[in-house]
Amino acid sequence: MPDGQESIGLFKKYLTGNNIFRNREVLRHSYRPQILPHRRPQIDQVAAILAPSLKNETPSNILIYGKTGTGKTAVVRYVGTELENASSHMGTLCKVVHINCESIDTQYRVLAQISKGLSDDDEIASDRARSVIPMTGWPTDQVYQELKNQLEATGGVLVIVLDEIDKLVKKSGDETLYNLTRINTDLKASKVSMIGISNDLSFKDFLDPRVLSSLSEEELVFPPYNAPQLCDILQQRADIAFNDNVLEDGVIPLCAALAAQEHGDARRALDLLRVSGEIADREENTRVSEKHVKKAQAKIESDSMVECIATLPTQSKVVLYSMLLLDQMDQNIFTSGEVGRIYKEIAPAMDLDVLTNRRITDLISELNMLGVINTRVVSRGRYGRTKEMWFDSNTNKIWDVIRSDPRLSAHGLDKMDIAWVKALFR
DNA sequence: ACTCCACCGGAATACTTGGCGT
DNA sequence: ACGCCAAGTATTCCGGTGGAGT
Repeated sequence: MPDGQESIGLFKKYLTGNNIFRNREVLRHSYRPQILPHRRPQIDQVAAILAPSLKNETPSNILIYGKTGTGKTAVVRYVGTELENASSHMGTLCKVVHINCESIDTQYRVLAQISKGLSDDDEIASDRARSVIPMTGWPTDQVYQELKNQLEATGGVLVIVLDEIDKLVKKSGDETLYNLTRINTDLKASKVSMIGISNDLSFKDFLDPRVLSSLSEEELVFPPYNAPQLCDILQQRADIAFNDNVLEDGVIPLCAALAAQEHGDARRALDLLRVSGEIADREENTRVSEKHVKKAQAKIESDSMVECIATLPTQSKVVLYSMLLLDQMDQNIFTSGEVGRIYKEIAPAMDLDVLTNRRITDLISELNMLGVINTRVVSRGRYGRTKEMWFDSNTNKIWDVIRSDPRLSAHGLDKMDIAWVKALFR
């Protein structure tokens, strides 16, 4: 058993080598800054709509759209806590419950979560009316009844924030929303208002028109950030996150520019900055330079590529493997016909169903869609029409991922090497 | 039990240009 | 020299099937 000295020594160099970060947590998605740059108009709009609740009136329901990383959740959370603060100063009762529908995605769990949020930090209720809805078991209408009782018992205005509401609608339909929009008619002493947050504009199509009109009494659209705005956001966080003078001048503008040409996604920009810092830190540099940002960009891209390939269905991986083999041979460009021929040799050796060409071309275009390969249809006159494809990033990572798939490697994938392919073509 | 969706293959049709017939 | 043909898939349309969810 190693003594304490040795155990500490193992980690020591990683702990002391930290010249870059002062507080890395600030760069994470979960961090909520005190100030939200360039979102003043949105904050004011939301505040204006919610303001009536301080006079114990029901605010309009709001539907908020915007791409990922445009500050929707941050703005709503910010206004929400401000509203709760203001209400406690003014002696009115306003409460905000935030629900992320990505994880809470059934009607039952949404209701239970609302109920839980109601009684959570409410000291008055916790004394007597802490009737907690069990995580499962009750019929839905009983849950509704219980929720109404709780609302009536506490009174005041409740604002329900349904984050990623499109996920909820997709998974369990609009029944939940329908019920929630109607709940006000059954309440006397209390009022309920809803805020829906979505990054998918098309989710309205799945909604009952009545629900939609009720839910979207007010609609807000959050525009993406442009590069200068992203600069401000990054600068604000970098001041806290990094030690003084470790960022070279071009770093933040470059992160902002790269993220802006993507989607104006602030999360993406923060990731870029954080990973840049991590790389510089690991390389034991004292400053973060644009070089590190470039590396960070490549790393993030390659990580998502690896992630993407790893989750591919087995058949797609076999198709991809066929292409890798072709790529290893002299030709960097290959046709769907060649891929198909190799695939048809590999697949049976893997105990897999052999798909037809029809299906393979689908998988190929899917791979193209995902950006793993590039394709181009060409007509070769007498020699027919085909699709050419090629890799444009280096294939080592892809090799690694494919080889690490247990179902493939179990069948001796590595036996099918280049010589094997060449023999195939005779 | 029933619906929905992802996956699959067959048949028909589309596409394009090098080669071949004239 | 000119124009039509044919190769070889791509692409579209559609219908079947098994499994997951309700």
